[in-house]
Amino acid sequence: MSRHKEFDRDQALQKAMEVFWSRGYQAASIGDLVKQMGINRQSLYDTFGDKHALYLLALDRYRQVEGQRLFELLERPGSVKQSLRQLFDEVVEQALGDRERRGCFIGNATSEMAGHCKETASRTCNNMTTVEEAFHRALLRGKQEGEINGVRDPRAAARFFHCALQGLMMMAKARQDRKVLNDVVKVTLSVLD
Amino acid sequence: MSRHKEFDRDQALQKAMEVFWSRGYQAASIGDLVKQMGINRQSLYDTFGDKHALYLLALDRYRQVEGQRLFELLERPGSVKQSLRQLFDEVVEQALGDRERRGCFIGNATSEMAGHCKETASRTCNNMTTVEEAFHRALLRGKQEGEINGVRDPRAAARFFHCALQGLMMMAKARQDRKVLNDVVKVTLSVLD
DNA sequence: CCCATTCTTGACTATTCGTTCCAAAAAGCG
DNA sequence: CGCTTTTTGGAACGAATAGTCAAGAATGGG
Repeated sequence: MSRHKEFDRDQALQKAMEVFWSRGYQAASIGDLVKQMGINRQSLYDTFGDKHALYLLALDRYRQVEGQRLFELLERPGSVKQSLRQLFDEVVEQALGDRERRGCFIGNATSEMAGHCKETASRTCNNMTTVEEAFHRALLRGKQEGEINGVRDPRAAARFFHCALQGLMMMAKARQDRKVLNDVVKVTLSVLD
Repeated sequence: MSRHKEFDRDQALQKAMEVFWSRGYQAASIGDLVKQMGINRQSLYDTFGDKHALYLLALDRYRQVEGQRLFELLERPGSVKQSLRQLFDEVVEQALGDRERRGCFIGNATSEMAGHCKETASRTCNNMTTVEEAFHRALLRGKQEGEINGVRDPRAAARFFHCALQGLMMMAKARQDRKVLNDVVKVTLSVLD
């Protein structure tokens, strides 16, 4: 039939995601993307459409990967409290280890784009409900198993935990201070008791 | 000596702040700024330096105004719990009423700039400690006056409240849903009991 | 009134942006 | 091997960008 692509689509998309993640939409130029993705300009347009479409694909990829990670951690059998603690501790560790201070791609997208771009807005909104559901299921299980007693309204608590998670990642971007972040996690998890 | 400026510096800076607040740094063009500020291009450069300097001035203005509001509310004599509830309720109301979904300018600046711009980073970091201090003082007073009993570590709680505040404003940007935000506020304030 | 100083104006520059065009290269099929 | 189809590379496009320049207009001191 014809010639094959010389690059791996998923690998290129991964690179694009990293660029958008660390620079945001506006500050990431096509030149940056082409260079980091290791593909040609025209190939980028042929394969992914335009810059905006590529951004949405990168955002979707991030959502899928991070959503998977969150889902697996919270659905893991055993102590829900322990899973939640691990989740927040991992976020702190990741934030402290990221010298680029990229924060959360979804949070960045919400901040930069959600107010002006419908497609981004629908994705970040969709993500909120997904994460909320994951927390909700975990909290329900914790209550059923008698582990969690301090939570009266699991739905509200789920929303609260998502808020705390987003706030934590934003704070880490402003001040990479382990003590501060640990304090936040400590108080956040105290609502379970 | 010479001719006077035809425009009011503070008023122009206020307009610039609104532009940067709603569009961010990159997406706000000098053309936008000139139009919204109602002044001439050259006057902008003569008075404020360049785009980046103007951004920092706008950010400082926002910090000063919002900081003042927060400070006054939390230093107000009387119930600290009530002040905190009012603070969070007002944030919810403001977020729901903002059809542009601008969110928090400081949060936006943190997300967009803190990772790449030292000047912005130092400002957002500075802001974090200021807000933390305001919460801390209020919580200490609440404890002294015997109103707040659920808080063991006021420093950690202060950091937590700031985190919740930032998270709340970010969530509101993703999903303008009164019920969701009220749930978050409800659980957040529950750590006081 | 006149001159020095400052502010205003809009044209201008040089660069960078996202995107497209076109020719050359490569690969499968007969 | 040749022919078709697709990818690739780089040049080129117009629009938009941040910032500058020079000339004119206004102001206040002498």
